[in-house]
Amino acid sequence: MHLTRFTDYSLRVLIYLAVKGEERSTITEIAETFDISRNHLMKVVQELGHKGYITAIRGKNGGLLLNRTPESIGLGQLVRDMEHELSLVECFRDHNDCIITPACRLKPILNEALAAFLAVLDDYTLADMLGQRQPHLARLMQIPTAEK
Amino acid sequence: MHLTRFTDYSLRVLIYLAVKGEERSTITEIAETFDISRNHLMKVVQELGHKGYITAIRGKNGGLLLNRTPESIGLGQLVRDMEHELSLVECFRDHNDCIITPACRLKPILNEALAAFLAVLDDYTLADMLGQRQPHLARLMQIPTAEK
DNA sequence: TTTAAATAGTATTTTACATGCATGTTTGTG
DNA sequence: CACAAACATGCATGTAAAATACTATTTAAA
Repeated sequence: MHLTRFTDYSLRVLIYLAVKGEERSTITEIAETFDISRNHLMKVVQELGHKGYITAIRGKNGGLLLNRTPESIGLGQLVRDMEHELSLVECFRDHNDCIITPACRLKPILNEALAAFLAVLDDYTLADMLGQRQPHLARLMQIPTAEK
Repeated sequence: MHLTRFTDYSLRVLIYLAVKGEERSTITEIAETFDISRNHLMKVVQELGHKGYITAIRGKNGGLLLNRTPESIGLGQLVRDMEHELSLVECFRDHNDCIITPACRLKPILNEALAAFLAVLDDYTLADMLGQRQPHLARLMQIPTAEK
């Protein structure tokens, strides 16, 4: 059971932007910080933009900004938005060949478990991901601290 | 987020054996019933045997039997046993390059969510998967009903 | 001793995911 | 206006995990 890197990278982007604060960040900068594929990151950013989490400003001196406060970004919603396939087993999907589905209690049980999983994440926001640790995170990501 | 077919098939095998009851079932029979790869099913059965869920009897007239009562087979344990990789994101794995791990709260939060997921499954057993539906399941799997 | 079954190991194929590349579009700056 | 810096988009390719296939071996009943 895995989340995709897509979701993982989404979280990293949001953390980065939150720590960076007012200042714009670029995709290149984030890709280099985490040493991950710039191309892949572009698509992550694109979708984060479409879903309203961030604002992407084109053109020279463009970049990315958080579009919502860290407190308002729930992790449950984020996972639901970014993890495209939340179908745990075959009988969750459109194409299902399992012959016992009509009588099988597996799907409702797994649905309940999935709901519990997401409910925990609903208790946390991006702000909780930072907490007191913002300075430590800033150091790790080599973001010059805001106070200048 | 998916469970592997390996885990899915494990559940199907256990359901089949539970409905079949005292009588032995063969891998071929189960593979044909669900129209899935016999070869893949072999490995599932092998591991279910190693983990003590079922007994495999070799030789002519051999076959498979449940080794424990349906009531004693918890779904949480089954998923923990059969789903080899329960590492949700990179920072759960041995090889982790994410530079913010030391300050990042993601891992503990996801761990809590995973625990909630498994806790729900711990509330159910193989017996709950059958319930009153045993006759319906038997029909769907084309198992002649026990009373003869 | 033949046959039907599980067991085991290896190889191949599939597929979702990730990555790369080329090109387009937008926008600030000189 | 031209350029450069940034995101946007579509298509092609790579890759690793999972699934499947193949082949041989072991076991035990008839």
